[in-house]
Amino acid sequence: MHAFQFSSRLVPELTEKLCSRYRVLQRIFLHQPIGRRSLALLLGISERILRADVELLKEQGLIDVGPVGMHVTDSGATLIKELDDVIRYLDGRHELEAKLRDVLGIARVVVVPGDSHKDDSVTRDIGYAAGRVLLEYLHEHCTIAVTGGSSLAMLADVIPRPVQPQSVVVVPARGGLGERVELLANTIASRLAERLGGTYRMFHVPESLSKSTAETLAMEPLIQEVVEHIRAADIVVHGIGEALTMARRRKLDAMTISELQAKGAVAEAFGYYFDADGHIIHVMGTVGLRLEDIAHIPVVIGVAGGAGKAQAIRAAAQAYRIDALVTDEGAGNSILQAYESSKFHTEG
Amino acid sequence: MHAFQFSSRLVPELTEKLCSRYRVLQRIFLHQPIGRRSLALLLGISERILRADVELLKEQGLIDVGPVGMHVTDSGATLIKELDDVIRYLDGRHELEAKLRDVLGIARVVVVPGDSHKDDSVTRDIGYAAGRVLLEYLHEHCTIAVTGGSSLAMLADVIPRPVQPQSVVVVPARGGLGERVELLANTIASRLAERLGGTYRMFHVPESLSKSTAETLAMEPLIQEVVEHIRAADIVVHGIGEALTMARRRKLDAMTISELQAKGAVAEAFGYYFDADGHIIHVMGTVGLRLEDIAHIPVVIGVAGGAGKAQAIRAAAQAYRIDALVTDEGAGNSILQAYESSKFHTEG
DNA sequence: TTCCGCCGGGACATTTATAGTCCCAATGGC
DNA sequence: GCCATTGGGACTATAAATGTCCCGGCGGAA
Repeated sequence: MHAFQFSSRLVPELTEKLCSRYRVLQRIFLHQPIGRRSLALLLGISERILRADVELLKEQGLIDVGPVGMHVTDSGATLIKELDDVIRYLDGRHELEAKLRDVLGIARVVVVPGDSHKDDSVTRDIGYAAGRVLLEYLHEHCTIAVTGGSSLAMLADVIPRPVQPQSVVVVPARGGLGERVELLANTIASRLAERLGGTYRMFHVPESLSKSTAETLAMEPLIQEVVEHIRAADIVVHGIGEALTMARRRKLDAMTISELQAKGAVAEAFGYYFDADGHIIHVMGTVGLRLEDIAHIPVVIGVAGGAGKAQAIRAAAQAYRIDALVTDEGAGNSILQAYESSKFHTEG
Repeated sequence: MHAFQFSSRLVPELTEKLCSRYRVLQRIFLHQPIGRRSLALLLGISERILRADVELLKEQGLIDVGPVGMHVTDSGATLIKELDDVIRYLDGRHELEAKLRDVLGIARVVVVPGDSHKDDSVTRDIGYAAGRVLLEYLHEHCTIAVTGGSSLAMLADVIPRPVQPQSVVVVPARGGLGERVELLANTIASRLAERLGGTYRMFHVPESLSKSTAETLAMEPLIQEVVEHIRAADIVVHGIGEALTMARRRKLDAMTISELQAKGAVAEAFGYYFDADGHIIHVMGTVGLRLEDIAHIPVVIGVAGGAGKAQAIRAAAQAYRIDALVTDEGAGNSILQAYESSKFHTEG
């Protein structure tokens, strides 16, 4: 790997060009089939400059171009996989990941390039990367619990289809949390199960429940059976959200929102709201996975990107155990920045 | 390493630049201190284009430029070593080496870029590479036998000086063989010993001897002692020459030369002349290392470059065991070409 | 000491590569 | 059958790379 360090002293522009071409290829892969102009827009580069790259990629047999757009060839896909680690080193993401592991106390951190806060198409990369991470942890007859949210929805859309169907069960981690249908845990569970070739369990529970109703419901045998299945999940994949954004999206009443604000809520995950130190501020009233169940689930994967989610990710990392975090440069850099300045204030 | 294979598909033009810049740095290293214009002439590229490279190398702190010329810095030397293998892959020499190992039945083949037949300065690279190979096999109190010839002379001139003197003994493999003094085995042995910080034994024997005189001489205790030392050498480094060129250079009489021609002599090594199949055609009448001694010497290193020596190298490889061969692309490609066409004729 | 050759570096015209901007025929989804 | 989007071609403006000189200086040989 460090041979690249030396090479880039002889050809300094190598690193840049290699990374940018890789990025082009990677984006084609994630959005195929896609046209030249749309892609240029996506990458934020001029059409002409992209064209030069595209012509080269075509020449090298890494992509095919047709009337419907471009798509990567098998050898292109191989190249993407093989160079993944190299690019990670070259653009400094490897270093960023190491620092994040340290700061957040998360054993595994995967950072994808870009900032989904500024560039929507980055969420696709996050979803794909998270999908690959999930696939690594998969095993026979395992249960995967998923939450809702746009990150998880994207994951279910773009996760690479395994060569042969997996004997997995996908369950929603909690009941419906008042979002758009395509972002609901139930929807995502079914889509993910379809992509993996496994089965899924639905979990139809009304959104906002009073405490007593929730308890009554939880006693129902059918519900109870699913809930127990959920709590015994082998892997849980969840999104991490900004507290207030999520509160508004779920149309919480004004009083609750102002209470959250007052108590300094910054993060949301599994329907729990946390302050900056990871303390629970509020819990949504729906049944399913509880925070204390996390401790017994072998693999907890968190997915969240965008500079705006930096604080939320830090809070979540303090609130409960996360085994693997998939995020983007925007969030990663922002987290480190916040950490550095907080360290400065603490020390000073 | 194979990550470079993939990278070079994404940035082919930079791979080329990497190789050419490496070559520039390498040549500065081998000829330092050297000026811009001389170097351009040496590399066969225009002065201006070299200048761009030189400016970059200077910027990167890989070379220093002074009024006497350019020389590589320590970090430049490190880079040369670290990237040696990478460049070997990228410019296809690694593949060439593998094929040559196969075709010649030589366990280790080192190929340097260029063709010393067309470009004299390549002999310097060969010498340096051979020097590095020799250094690898060196051990305490070992005896190195060397032959004469321009390749060996260059080796003795440019072999990297070990950080601390080596307790080696350098001996000439055979007596004087009628060449210019700087190409004589004796001269080379002393120079090599000086570079390595070891000692050397001289071997003063007249050039052309009748059989009886040689036998008488061989009985002399002083001579005999050196000869035994030679025959017990741990490493022998030798040049391989074209038969007729060597014969003429040594001013053999016309009759012998035409006899060599008639019998199809193509190669010369250790004073032996071989035909294309490796059969001995003629032996120079001087004492020292005999071909049958080779079998008992642990390490036999052959050095020869230039397309013109292809046939000679093939013949030598068949005639006796060679453990390591140091050559250049010119010879290497030429050998493979000849092999392919001979295979074609045999099969067809 | 003097002279000659090679040294690096500056300057500038020319060529070549690169990037921006349109346009067009063709194809596929609706 | 229409419309949007596709890839590819063409042309120009601009930037970069390159060829070709020149100059003052330092070092080694005479």
